[in-house]
Amino acid sequence: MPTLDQNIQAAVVLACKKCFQATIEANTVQVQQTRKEFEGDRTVVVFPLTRASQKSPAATAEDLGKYLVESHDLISAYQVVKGFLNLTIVPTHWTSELIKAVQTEKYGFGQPSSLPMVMVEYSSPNTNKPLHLGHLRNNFLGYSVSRILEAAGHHVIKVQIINDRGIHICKSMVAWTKYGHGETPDSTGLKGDKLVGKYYVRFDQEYKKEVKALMDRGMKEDEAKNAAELMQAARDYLARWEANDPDVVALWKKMNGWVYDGFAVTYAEMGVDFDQLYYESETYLLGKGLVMRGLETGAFYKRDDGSVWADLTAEGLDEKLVLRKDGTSVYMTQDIGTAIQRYEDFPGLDRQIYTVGNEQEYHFKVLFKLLKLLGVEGADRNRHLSYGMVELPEGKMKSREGTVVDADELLAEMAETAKEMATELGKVEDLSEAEKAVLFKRVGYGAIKYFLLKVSPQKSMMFDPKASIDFIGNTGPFIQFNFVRAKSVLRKSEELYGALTASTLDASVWDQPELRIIQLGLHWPNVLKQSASECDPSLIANHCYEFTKAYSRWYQDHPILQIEDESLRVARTTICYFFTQQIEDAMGLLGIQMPERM
RNA sequence: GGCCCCGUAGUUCAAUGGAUAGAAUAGAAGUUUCCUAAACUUUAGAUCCGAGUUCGAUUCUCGGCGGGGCUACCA
Repeated sequence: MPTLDQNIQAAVVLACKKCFQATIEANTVQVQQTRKEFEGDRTVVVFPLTRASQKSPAATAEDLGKYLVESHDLISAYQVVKGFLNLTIVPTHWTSELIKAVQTEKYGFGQPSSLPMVMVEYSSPNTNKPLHLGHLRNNFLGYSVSRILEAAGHHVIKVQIINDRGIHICKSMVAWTKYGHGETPDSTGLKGDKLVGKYYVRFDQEYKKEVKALMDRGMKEDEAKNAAELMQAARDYLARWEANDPDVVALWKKMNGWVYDGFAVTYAEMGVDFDQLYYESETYLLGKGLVMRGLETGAFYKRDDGSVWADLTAEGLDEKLVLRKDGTSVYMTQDIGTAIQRYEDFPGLDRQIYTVGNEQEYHFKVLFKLLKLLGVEGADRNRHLSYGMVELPEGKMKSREGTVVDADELLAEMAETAKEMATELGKVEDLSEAEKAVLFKRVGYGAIKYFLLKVSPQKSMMFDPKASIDFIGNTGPFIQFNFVRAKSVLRKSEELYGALTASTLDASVWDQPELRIIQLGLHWPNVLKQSASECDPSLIANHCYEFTKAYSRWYQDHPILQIEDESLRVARTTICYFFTQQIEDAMGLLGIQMPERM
């Protein structure tokens, strides 16, 4: 079914024919929301049409406006301001659209699985330390994009690759063996990932001491770093792991197990989940065979020293190593293997979306080219969902300087702040402890999620732990608060007047703010579509805020329940319903849950 | 050096090539017999610089300046 804007476009095309005997393309007709300082609902930008009309912008707009009002029932009036033709749409149009919207479950969502299957990878942690603020942005972004794509109609598979092998976890293993005295999460009361992370840090500290001692004895830094016993031990563990040494593998399994238990808790708090897990330990050997096959087909070439390369200079990139001279894999080799594995695991998979920081943009550009060289169909439909770093006032987070913001701690602080705020305002005295706990998390987590998602992914962002997170202004809690008030109105409305049944509404009751709110809400399907095609949750966050802001302003001076005129009361209550329904759906796509009261 | 991203109110963020560049916060001044004041109203404040394309540029192109990233037979 054509949208209002498409109808207007078509009407303008026809009008150009009638008025100017000119044929124009529908997409040269720009239709946009009329700015609030002017009269009208939709605006046609006339400048591009003057070529067809051979008249001044004002005269062109005049002719078109006159014709449109006469020939279209939907358009009740027009106004020409400079080169802009502002059209007023009959209120009954908005009313009937509103009724349709509130009667639709998940208004604006696409038909489930009506669009191609996509895979979204996010999180991708190393198993040697706990999750931090950077992971929060990654997880919230990846999870939200998954939900958005699903809402748009894609079949979505959420995956993470767990970097469970390598020198990093071996470092933790060495330090735990040497200094751990058999500590476990149970014996220490520490979360598993925290315990393993503690020994990763310990490794680094002891290692530095060793290096310094060696350097004091006259060794050069590079040499010392290599010669240090701890590093040798870590390398030895890695070699033994690769050789499948039972003791090392057992320790590796035990410590990774602790980490997974810890991550599970954090993921549950964050409200994210996955459909399929990939472990690097199971995929790191994939890719070699593919590289060899690529060598046969001529996609890659071998150098004299035996290393294998891909020449991407024709694509404007460099030459890229895909297999070392000793025949071992590099990261890229694994990524090729994993990518192709996933196509095999999920027949019908149309594309993969990788939620990874922007420092790896080059890596993914290369990866997609390599897949293409290997003949993967649709390789260039894959996408690197790149996002900017989260920076602190003192600069980048550095684990060595202890400036890493821990994910668990930050979440806990958010809930705590929500608690303090609510207690201070005296909002929740009559709630049970269990209800309060749920509420504080919804509000606190809503604040941090909204904060991280309202910024376009590609931009790096500043996070000041002390000042950044507000609960007022353009924030998650502001939206939640207005949702809660609207819900409260709806509850009382039902008590007083029974269930809302608005199958017909009187279009004459709306005032300007009300028409504005309705139009904003009816814009939602477009927002969702655009957000999905751009993989950008911030568009949804901004829509939620704008919608809420308009609602909040309106709510301030528009009584609802005590209105005696039934048609007006029902009309206003319908707005409340429309608002809550859409906000709950939209915020849900950001991974934010709404409280019933706060 | 080469390549990529980003420069918008004091600060944190918006703006498919369109009208007088929007919000929030911090600042100043107000609003509670009324459905939750975590709200609302008023006020002040910005496109890094210079060319070009265009009827029109925060947006596109080029050249500067400033910030970040990538440019490993590391993971």
